[in-house]
Amino acid sequence: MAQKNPDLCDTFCPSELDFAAIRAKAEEVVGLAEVFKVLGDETRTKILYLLAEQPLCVCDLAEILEMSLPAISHHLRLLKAMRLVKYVREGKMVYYSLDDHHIMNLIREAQEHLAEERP
Amino acid sequence: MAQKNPDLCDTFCPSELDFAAIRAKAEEVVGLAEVFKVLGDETRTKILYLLAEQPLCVCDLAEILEMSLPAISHHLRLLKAMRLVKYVREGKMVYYSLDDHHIMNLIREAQEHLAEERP
DNA sequence: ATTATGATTAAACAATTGCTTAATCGTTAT
DNA sequence: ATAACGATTAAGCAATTGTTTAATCATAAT
Repeated sequence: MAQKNPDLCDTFCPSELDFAAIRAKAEEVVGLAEVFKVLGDETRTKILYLLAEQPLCVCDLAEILEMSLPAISHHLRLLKAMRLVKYVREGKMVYYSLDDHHIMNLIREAQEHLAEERP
Repeated sequence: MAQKNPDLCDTFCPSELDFAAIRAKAEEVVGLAEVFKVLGDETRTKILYLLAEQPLCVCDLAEILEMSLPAISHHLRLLKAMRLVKYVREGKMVYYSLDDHHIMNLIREAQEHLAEERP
């Protein structure tokens, strides 16, 4: 069988791996990165963390995080697209809150990882 | 008190929020985004997912994920910097494996989030 | 209706990220 | 020692991302 990639090794690991099967397994996590990508921004993790305590309007978030309204709005848009937050309109204000019970678990796990000291 | 940001609202939410306290709370998640950012790439989530099954050398990963050695090596470097993977050298090969028991929990939680249907 | 205010959207720019090619390092075999 | 091979590093480029400014939308008050 011809090598697609000329860069790859000629002699493979002796463990006789079933590359096709492993490749198939990798497909199981397709799409996951999108979720993590949304969490991969400090402003957004802060927003989620704060919304876990109480609903907040865009304006409050802008004030708390010391950022412009459009910037916050943009981040909320991404979080909404990932179904991580929801909102209710109350007059002129729009209140955002968490829309997923997994988020705090994710944040907690990540915090535990960070807290672990290296040997 | 003067508004730092001219963009922000004049009339705040009636809930009388303690912005200073909330701002302090947001600091609790500083650094978390870095972890999620590393997870926020499909190649890297696949690598982690596969390494949870068995250790693999750079070359195997390149073959499985159909990417160049430098590309894989680059991703492993990031994962290593975040202490998510470790490696052992065996002759010319370098075998990578997971270095954190939180990762699979993170992946599982994210999968559950994705699996949820919208109403 | 007009004005004011909170929120969103659009366009443009700067910074970051991921990949490629080429060069280099480390180990093994000749 | 030299050659071969797996892995890493470096430099350069293309694509993506986050922020800003300006314009627009939506609701409420005058």
